[in-house]
Amino acid sequence: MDIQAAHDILTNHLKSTGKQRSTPERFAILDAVLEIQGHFDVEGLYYRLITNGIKISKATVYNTLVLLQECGLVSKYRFAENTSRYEKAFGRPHHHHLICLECGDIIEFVDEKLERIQDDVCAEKNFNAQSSTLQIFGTCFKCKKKA
Amino acid sequence: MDIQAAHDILTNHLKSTGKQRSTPERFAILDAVLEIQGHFDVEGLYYRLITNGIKISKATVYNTLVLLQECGLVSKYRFAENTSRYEKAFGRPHHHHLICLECGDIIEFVDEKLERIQDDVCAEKNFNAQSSTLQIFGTCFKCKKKA
DNA sequence: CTCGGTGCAAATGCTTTGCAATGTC
DNA sequence: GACATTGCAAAGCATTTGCACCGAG
Repeated sequence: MDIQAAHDILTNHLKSTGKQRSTPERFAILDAVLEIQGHFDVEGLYYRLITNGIKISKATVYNTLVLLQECGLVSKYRFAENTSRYEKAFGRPHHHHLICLECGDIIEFVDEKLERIQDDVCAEKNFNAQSSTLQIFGTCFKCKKKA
Repeated sequence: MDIQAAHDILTNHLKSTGKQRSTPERFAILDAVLEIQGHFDVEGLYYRLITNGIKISKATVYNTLVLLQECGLVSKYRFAENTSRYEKAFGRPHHHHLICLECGDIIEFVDEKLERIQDDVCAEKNFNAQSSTLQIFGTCFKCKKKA
């Protein structure tokens, strides 16, 4: 995970729009996101920033996450709950999720055939794909054993 | 779409729990759901019921939708927005969605290979699948033409 | 100096909850 | 009659917005 490269992506994105400014808050949020392994929600990210001594408001976190999505540094997911979940997208292959309904665990997987099916479907329906997510809900092996 | 069969499924589910009662509201909601083609949200379903002269509260709609999910008559989706979307699941093959980010249109598709990939992944991860949804976000052909 | 960004608190919108009244079993 | 279910309004949450102040360019 190259922090500098991520910073550059954000900087370029800001410049490219011609109006957006490069603020310390935006880079503080990006740095925090890069540190996190796996998924996170706004609450967790906000807590992490605050406990790291960074003074920031939740509104800015929300705003900046939109920005990071725009430049492809972060992906947003909506699983079963009311909360949106995010993860860093930088330097990661496109992957999908098995979501355990008992313990909430999320297992990731990558499948090349799946990517091809998506391409085929989009071609057939003349659809321009931008992003995609396959979510399989059920019971993970840990919870199966417990039951 | 066999209304009687759907009623039976709900009746049996209610009985099977031993405590739940068979109320006119629950069947009114089920009937309304069966009438709807495609996806709907709570607001739309509620509006439909009210304009059909059925006196009901939103809380009951929410409660009943949980019930209908439990007996597999309804599927719940969470696409990009804050609102949950539903559709009747009774007598329909398992399918997935292309979601247009411009006009909000939802295109459905079925793919046999996709089902097999899911089975394979679950077997490999020792995961018990209960439901799944592949969502592809992008631009539909109508909006592509407009642009 | 200009105007975009931030922080705060209030507002919004979907969903859930508490509780008295209702109606099923 | 007992108690699950309903309706209503209030409460809860995640997220968004309005606006005065701040600070990057």
